[in-house]
Amino acid sequence: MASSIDILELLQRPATEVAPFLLGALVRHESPEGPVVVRLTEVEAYLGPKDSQDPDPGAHTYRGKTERNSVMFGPPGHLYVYFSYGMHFSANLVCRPEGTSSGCLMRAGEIVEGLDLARLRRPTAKRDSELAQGPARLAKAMGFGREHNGIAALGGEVTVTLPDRPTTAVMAGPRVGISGPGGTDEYPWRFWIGGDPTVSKFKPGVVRPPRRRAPAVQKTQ
DNA sequence: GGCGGGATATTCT
DNA sequence: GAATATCCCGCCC
Repeated sequence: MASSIDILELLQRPATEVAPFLLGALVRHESPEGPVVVRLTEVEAYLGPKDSQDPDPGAHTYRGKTERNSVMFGPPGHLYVYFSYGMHFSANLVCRPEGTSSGCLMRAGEIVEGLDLARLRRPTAKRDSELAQGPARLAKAMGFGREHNGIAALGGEVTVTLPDRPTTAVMAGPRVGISGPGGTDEYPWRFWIGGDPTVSKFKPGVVRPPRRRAPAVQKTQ
């Protein structure tokens, strides 16, 4: 099943353009314990200093190359896995040619294969929709850790496959967990699939649609 | 279901 | 020393 869009060609472009096309994409990880596949429902774009005239203050690479973020400056189609808050891993797909530093953070998704293994890795999840509901949860359910930083993501242990058709119900809004200028809607670079139950519940700027008071009687199962 | 706080390593000031 | 591209748990509606 060849996708209508060539992924390597797509990944040459800035993360802000790539991100919407990653919605619905399948990320497969063949670990020694077994395979787990996630269908991405939420991603965030980050641009490096050279990827835009308007630098992205929210990006890890905003102040240039460091030991931690060096993979982001490498070739596209690789994983940038970083460790934060002293306990969590999160995974990005590197975009743009070598020397630049764009990337898409995989924020949430639906586990479509390897449910048992994902449940084992995420024992605190109460429901399957929570298995990869959030960047650190997704990384944990997929088994991504320090050892996956810099590995190829287009074949081998990890493979990303674009959906046959681009997702239509694309929503966009401010990014999450970023204080200061980078988090405002000047940078509406978080993309998600509208209405999907696996999209993360972000606190900041919680734009909950006004909950309509339901008639007390009806309960459609 | 919605808050507040704690945990904890790496990075940069 | 402070901040962090977060999650979990306990407590309170």
